[in-house]
Amino acid sequence: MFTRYEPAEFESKWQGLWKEADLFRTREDAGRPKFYGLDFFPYPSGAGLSVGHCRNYIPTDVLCRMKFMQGFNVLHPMGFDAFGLPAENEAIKRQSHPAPMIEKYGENYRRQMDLVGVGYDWSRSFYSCEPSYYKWTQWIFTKLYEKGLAFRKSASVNWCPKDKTVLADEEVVGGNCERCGTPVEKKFIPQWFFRITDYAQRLIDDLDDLDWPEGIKNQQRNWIGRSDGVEFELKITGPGIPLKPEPVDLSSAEPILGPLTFRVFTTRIDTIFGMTFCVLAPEHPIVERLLKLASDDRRTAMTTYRETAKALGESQRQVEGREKTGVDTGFMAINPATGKGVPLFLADYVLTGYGTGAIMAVPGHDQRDFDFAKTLGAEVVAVIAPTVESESLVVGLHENGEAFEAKDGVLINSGEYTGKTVAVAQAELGEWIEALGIGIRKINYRLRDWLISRQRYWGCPIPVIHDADGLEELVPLGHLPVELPVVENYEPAGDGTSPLASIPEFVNVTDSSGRLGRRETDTMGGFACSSWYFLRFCDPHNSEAAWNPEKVNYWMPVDCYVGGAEHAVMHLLYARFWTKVLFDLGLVAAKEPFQRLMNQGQVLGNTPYRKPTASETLGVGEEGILVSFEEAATLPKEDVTWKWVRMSKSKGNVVTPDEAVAEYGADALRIYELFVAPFDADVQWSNEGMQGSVRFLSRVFKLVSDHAPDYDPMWASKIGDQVSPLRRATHQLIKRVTEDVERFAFNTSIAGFMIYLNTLADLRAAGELSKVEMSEGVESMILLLAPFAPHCADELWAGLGQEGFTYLCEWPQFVEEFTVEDTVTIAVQVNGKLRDTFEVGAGVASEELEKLALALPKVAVHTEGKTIRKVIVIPGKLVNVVAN
RNA sequence: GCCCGGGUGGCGGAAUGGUAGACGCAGCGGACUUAAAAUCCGUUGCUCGCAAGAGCGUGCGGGUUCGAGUCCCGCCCCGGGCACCA
Repeated sequence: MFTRYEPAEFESKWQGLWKEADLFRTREDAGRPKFYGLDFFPYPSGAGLSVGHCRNYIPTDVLCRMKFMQGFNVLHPMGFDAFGLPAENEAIKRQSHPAPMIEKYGENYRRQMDLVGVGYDWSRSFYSCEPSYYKWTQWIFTKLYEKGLAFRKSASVNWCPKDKTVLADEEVVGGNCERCGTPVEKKFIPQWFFRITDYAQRLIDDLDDLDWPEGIKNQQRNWIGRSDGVEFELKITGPGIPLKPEPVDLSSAEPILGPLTFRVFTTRIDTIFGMTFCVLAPEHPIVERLLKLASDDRRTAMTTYRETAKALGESQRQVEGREKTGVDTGFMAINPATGKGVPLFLADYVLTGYGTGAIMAVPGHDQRDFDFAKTLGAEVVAVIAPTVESESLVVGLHENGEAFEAKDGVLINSGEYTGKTVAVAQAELGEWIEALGIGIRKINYRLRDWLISRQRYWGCPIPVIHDADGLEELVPLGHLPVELPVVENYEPAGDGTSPLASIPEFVNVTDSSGRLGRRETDTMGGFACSSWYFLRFCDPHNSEAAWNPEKVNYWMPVDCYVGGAEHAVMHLLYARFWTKVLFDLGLVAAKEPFQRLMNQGQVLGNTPYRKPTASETLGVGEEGILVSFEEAATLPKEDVTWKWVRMSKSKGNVVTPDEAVAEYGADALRIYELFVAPFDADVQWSNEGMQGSVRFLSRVFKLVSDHAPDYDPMWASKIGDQVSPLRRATHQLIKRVTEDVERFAFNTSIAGFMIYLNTLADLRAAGELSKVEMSEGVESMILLLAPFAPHCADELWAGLGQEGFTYLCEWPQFVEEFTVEDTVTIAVQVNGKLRDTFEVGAGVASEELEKLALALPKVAVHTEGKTIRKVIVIPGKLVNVVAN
């Protein structure tokens, strides 16, 4: 056997043997617990995998391999997220069709995953663009439709003029297309939506029971954005508008007729006495009616303002630090608390899409309203202060240009509510407004419905027919899938229609009554496909149904889901939503798809930048001009700055697993990525670090080859229950590795192996090691190493003369009492400062420890001239002498 | 502005309120070698000291405690997310 790590000699051999033995085929043996380990569904890009991607797949593989050895039925599948814009754009660029292209890329991913020894069950793999898969994506669409959760409406939507498609809210970042950075435009066209807003509260509530990183849960809560407040009605008065005396029922959906009113939503009903004006969004529907009643010059001003706002577009209206603008309508709104009329403005800082599109403005206690009041010259009143007496403090703030937004003060200048705390006033004023009949307490969510349709070719067709009467019909299950036609030319038209619309053979269909209908030509965004793939993996080749419920209910939920934190909102929220809908339909038993979620850190590559020349300017946030490694080598040293940035093709700093495996071996790569930092931390790729893991594996080979001649496979029947330092080290290692893998502390697991090697070297230097105990040690170590370095483990296992694969062996068990040290080092402190230590047998009583400690000369030195007040003894740990 | 993370040696990082710096990288010294690489052994927080030892040390300032990297309060800095959401 090898006396050092020679990966080229055996890695591909074992990969071949695993494949031949179909080692990773999912087992569903009765009587075993199940474990479902899953990685995020990857889109296979043409660039292939980098060592950064491996940081996702290797840890999951370690956990799944351990679980299998522990006796679990393990489901560890992998497939490809093939539909969507990235694939289509790439195919257009290459002037090819996306289908064969994506398959080729997927095969390359698979080859690379096999290369690093990840144990996927490839028999369950699929591409989301296969008709046998998307048939069921369409089927789930029909289920959503039947429940009223999929619907079509005309909407002002985000339109990317470069990608020529609409985008979901989540795909718009800072007013630009997330993918290509083009400023997003607004378009008013019919679109398909999923009614995720119906599930807003459940999507918040059920986060509590998930074992997810708190940060991700928080991001989801923020995205859903629950606000508890009051929605109420305000009357408008002004030239020619009589006041409406009777209250209005807000809970009814009836449009309010007669005299003009509008509704506002506020989370700060406690500040209502400070409402000194109101603001309508320029698009607010009531503006049309106000225009008719307004005086000529007001009407002109309002119309102009509305046109300007429209021309600016959403993203420009929301740029940071933009000066507030608005126009006075000349009408008044009646403050229901004071009975006074306050000015009513039109201003684009009020958003159409949130709440009612109108607000009560309280400039004293809202910075935005304050800024507006300063610009337009509206009154500012202080109604909240830290105490009843401290009004001057709040007024001082106002003079300083700041609103007082605190929520822990008391009310002032608020009639009978003066002196009450904010919390009390919110409750009482909420009741008051409900009793008055002009409003209700209400919860608003920031979350909008999920825009799913895309005017693009490469996506799952929406299974709907518009019949001869223009009504929607679902394509029945028997006619699914609606197959994407294979065509030469699929480039987006850019006029808001899908390229499918220009394919008559696709568009023209007969409806259910045999008349000519028109097929829906939009496709679904890629997030639809990835919202249920984890269910399909449970029963991937079922042609009769999306899945067999028994299989899905056996495997679901995913026990451990691993992927990058960048999908914190979109994919994870959508998948949760679909799962809940399917749960409500009785189609799955799990109400949440992913019980435990883990986000791996990124791998950063050292990347050279140079200073810009006089004619070059840097973009926002850029610190230099990116240069290639070759160019950096030619520049003077002081002109190049190196930065650690995420590996990406565009940065030219990618290290591929192919390179790393060729140079160092797959197991060295695995060990490096697991050891170099905690799982969730970013790491800086380093060749020295890779050398370190090569050295570690070589030491393992050396140890095993040294002891192989003495190895006794029957050690278990001979070893008895004696504990020696060697045996203690072995059982400590088993305990450590087992527990650390469970908590994703792979770095300390590997430190455990290193400590074990060091301990063994020390013990060997100190004397002869028992062959039986050494057999236990070597065998356990190899099996423990199997999930981390599976090729090495199998090679070493064979080196011991064992048959078969470590994967099929039982995970070593530790005996807790064997792990306990028989002597302990007691720390001796005087007044909390370490002064000495001493060795003592484990389990020595506190009184004895105190006596031993007080007898130490160093304790005497530091307590000299002082009185001992107290002695604190922590058995097995420390003695602290308190003296003064 | 709001919400999350995170600040520990030259570097990556360990530490259920109980000996801070495990383990690794890099460095230094040594062995082997004609030499180098590889490997092995030793050493390495900082300051003072020949040494024994002492003092200081987990972003900063307070606090709780016999004892704080860890808990509490107030700041600073870095990374990420959200952001005119009323």
